[in-house]
Amino acid sequence: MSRELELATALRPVLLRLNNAVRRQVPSAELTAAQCTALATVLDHGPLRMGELAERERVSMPTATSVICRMEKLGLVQRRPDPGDGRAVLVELTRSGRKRLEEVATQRNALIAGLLTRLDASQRDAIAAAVPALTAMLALDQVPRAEPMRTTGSTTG
Amino acid sequence: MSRELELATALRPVLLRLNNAVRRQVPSAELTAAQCTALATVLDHGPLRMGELAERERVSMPTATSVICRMEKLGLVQRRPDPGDGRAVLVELTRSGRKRLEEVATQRNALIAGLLTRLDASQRDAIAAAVPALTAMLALDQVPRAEPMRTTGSTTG
DNA sequence: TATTGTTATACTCTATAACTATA
DNA sequence: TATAGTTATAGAGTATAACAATA
Repeated sequence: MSRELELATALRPVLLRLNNAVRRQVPSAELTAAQCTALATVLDHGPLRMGELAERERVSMPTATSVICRMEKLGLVQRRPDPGDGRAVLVELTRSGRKRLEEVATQRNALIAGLLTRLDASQRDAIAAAVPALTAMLALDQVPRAEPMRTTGSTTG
Repeated sequence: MSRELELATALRPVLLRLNNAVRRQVPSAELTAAQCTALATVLDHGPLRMGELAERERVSMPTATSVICRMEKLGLVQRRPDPGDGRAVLVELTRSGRKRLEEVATQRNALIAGLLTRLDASQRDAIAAAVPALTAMLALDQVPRAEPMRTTGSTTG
């Protein structure tokens, strides 16, 4: 087994379970997981066309439409026509959406910080040192897109 | 802002997005996300009572019942009465369920390994060094249970 | 004709409330 | 009466297929 595959085998369950733990312990009745990540994506890359959002979230366009519709009714995002293309729309955060996202992020960060506080300083250092590498790994995944998804879902976030 | 909170703020989005990327790019039509983590939990800690599974998965008992029912029909898990308590049931993996879980884990590990291969050696080292600390962090969040632990290596996730 | 987005339909995951059976 | 689990019901997220409007 390659060194990379060994590391992947050790890393994957940790990533997934940490993620689940954070999601499940901070239910955040005010924002579902799909809403939370969609909002974060629009914050980071908006204004976004519906197709771009779907691509970044790795969901189908009808799913993106559905999630955005709901959040538009909640006043968290707004849609406006794309001036350059009559078929397209541009999605962006409202002030309320931005505020809500910050609140949820704060709750979740506090949970993680609470766990970190209970580790040794050397353990915290190791995690801090890995963050740039994990970020680089994520960036590698950003590039190759384009393949439509077919499948059972994810619930993300 | 505390050092821990700063680190949490950097770490959280990376965890969430890496997880989404893995789940979304390995659609795994054969196993939904909820099925996958439930199966992994039963593998690691089973046989489990329905309530224990719900607690570990951080879902309601009706949700656990529903997910298990579906997987039972698919032949991935089986239910049997708890000999010590007539109200309770014990859930465990079938051979088929174990095999299916391993297949999905293999696919996902391969995806992560592929990304790791494209990093620098120093980045891989940083990630490898952080794995024990991340694992320790996860353990802090675990539900404590007075129950025999299986030794099967975790495949999970 | 091709692309962007929405509508129609169906399935899974999720929760709360009500119910059954056992302790 | 309390606990373990299931059933009933409802809402969100997801997908594919079919449709409308624009390029």
